[in-house]
Amino acid sequence: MYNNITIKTLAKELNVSIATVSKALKDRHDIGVATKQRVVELAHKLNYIPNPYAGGLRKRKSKTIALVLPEVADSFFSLAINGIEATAQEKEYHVLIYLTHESFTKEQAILKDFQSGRVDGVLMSITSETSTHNHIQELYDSGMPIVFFDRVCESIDTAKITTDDFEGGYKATQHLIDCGCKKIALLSISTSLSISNKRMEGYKKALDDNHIKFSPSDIVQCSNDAEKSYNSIKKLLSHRSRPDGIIATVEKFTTNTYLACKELGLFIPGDVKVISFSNLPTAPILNPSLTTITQPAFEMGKAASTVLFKALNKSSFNLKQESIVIPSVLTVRGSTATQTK
Amino acid sequence: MYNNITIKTLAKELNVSIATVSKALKDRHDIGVATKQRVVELAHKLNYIPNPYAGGLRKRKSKTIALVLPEVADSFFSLAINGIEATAQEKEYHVLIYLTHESFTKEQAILKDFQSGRVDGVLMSITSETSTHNHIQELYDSGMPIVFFDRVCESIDTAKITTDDFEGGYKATQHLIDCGCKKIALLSISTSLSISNKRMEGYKKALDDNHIKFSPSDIVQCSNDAEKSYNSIKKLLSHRSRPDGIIATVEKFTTNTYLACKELGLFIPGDVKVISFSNLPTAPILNPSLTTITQPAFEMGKAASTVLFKALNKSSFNLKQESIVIPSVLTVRGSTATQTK
DNA sequence: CTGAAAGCGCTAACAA
DNA sequence: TTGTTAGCGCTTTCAG
Repeated sequence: MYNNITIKTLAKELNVSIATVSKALKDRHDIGVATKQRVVELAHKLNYIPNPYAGGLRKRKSKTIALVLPEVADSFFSLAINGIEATAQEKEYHVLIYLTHESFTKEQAILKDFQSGRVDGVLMSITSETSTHNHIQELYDSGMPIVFFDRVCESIDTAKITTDDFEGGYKATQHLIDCGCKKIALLSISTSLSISNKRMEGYKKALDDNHIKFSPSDIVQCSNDAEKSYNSIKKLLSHRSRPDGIIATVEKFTTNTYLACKELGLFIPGDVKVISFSNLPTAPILNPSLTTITQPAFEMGKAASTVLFKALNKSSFNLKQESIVIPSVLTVRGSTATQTK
Repeated sequence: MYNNITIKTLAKELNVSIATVSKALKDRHDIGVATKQRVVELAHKLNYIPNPYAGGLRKRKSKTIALVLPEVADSFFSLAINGIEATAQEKEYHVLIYLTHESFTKEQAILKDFQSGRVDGVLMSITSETSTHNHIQELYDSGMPIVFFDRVCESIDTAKITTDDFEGGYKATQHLIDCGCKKIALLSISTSLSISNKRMEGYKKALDDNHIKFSPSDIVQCSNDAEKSYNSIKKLLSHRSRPDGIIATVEKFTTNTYLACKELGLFIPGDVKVISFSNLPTAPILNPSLTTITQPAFEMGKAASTVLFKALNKSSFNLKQESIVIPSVLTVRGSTATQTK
């Protein structure tokens, strides 16, 4: 469907040139007040809505940004979208959404398309598979403003909005240790994601600070596939020297961890304590309620988009120095209680 | 950012006309094989990506659709987005996402913009505030294909993808009755949403079929605001003649229901049984695990977008007869168990 | 098989 | 103050 009433219609109707109409609509000072009035009135009466693409073509901008996410069925991303959409609406930008479903090739294809002028900027969280960044660098080099949030790409010198992942990993680990855990496993989603690695570094540091020996086998790489990750977790917990503490670095591992424990007859927090990086609204009503490290998702989305829009409005704005690190917060609940209730 | 290498660049470089380049790129049969080869090769080498808006302007279509949702922090919508995005990617369409945050005026403003030619079609779930539909009708009348899903607008004669809401309401109620509930309250989100009303009708019918008198005070209208809805629920449960069964017609009321019970020292399912319309991945690990009516969210998103794309490809495709009703499924869990475990 | 030319709807110099 | 004109990048008759 395409709008049929254009600037031309108005011009004809009013016996003025299309240039006059265009300027009048933009309320430019070099147009007579009377004419302006007439134009605006007719435009309103005829319900004229300008075609954004025509103007965009001329002005060489689309007033739309791309939002590239691994998935949307994750509380963090859901909340982040809210923050992003809110500021976009405020700034009168439109947002195209793309899901990579953690597929690197999809991410490549999506980014490639952006060289077309479809969007003025991109907001993204990379795939857990993404380990090479040429496709992103290429886009960035072509002049596209890019802002990363949460799952950032370290090697690209642009704005990154993250949480204090190292500290988060540290805090989570220290908390488990404080609760008496001796053997803590970390469920990781990727070896290439900086977010994963930083959390792991925090974990290692906490272990070290507490004179607990780090064992590589305590890091378990879980798959994006729900069933596979369930099996990995179950295997981990079936082992004779199973961990007594688990850190899920990704929200989606939570349900599987709980289910695996149930299946194996392991009690949380009695047999194994669990802490999860998550924004689950149901955290307080889980069985047992879940201790979480939560990220200010909405604010992060808001911050990321705000930075991007700033860059879009000022020419030659330096994205490189706009990175922000926002603290995450530890909320202690039942899954790490020191006594079974 | 805007692409600098255009069809013109290629034409100049190869000493052919832009028309030739355009046709060659589209692999049209009236272009010499040799020329085609040359064009394609150079295009590839120079990494030429056509500007979608330029072509769109000419062809009068944007190859993009709008997705208008009340919110995204709801498992149903999250999953639906996946289904939609998947088919869009497959059909090479792009999707603009808009959130109304349950605001009617926002919905109006968003739809109005669509008259501009920005999108070729729209997929939407209406606001809980939406009770008048002129803004939608107007857009539809202007020729815009619209497909509703989940929260549909009954009065507009176009495709609607829904679940069997009446049956869902009936099933939920019957289940509670079967579990021994005598007084069942229904948490509703809106009086204008057909989805809400249908579920309520199913509820009433089940009550009636079981010779239980319906009492208007058992329908509690909850607010979109979390705190307000919490208070409504608490108030409901504090009453001397409180219900012994609760049906949450919207996922987001679940946490508040659980928390209110906890606060009041009421046990689920002992004191009050709870069933929720929801797609919560954490349903099985809640305390107690939650009995749900779940909708095939991904499939619904997929179905809705498939219908829309069909309409977009065939001219004069009759959307009116493409409505689909997909069954929801009842999954019984702990929150409606007949004996406290 | 190839190219010239018109045009999608709008903006922006530059004239008048 | 208003209009003319030349595009933005691409598609598409219609001639050659």
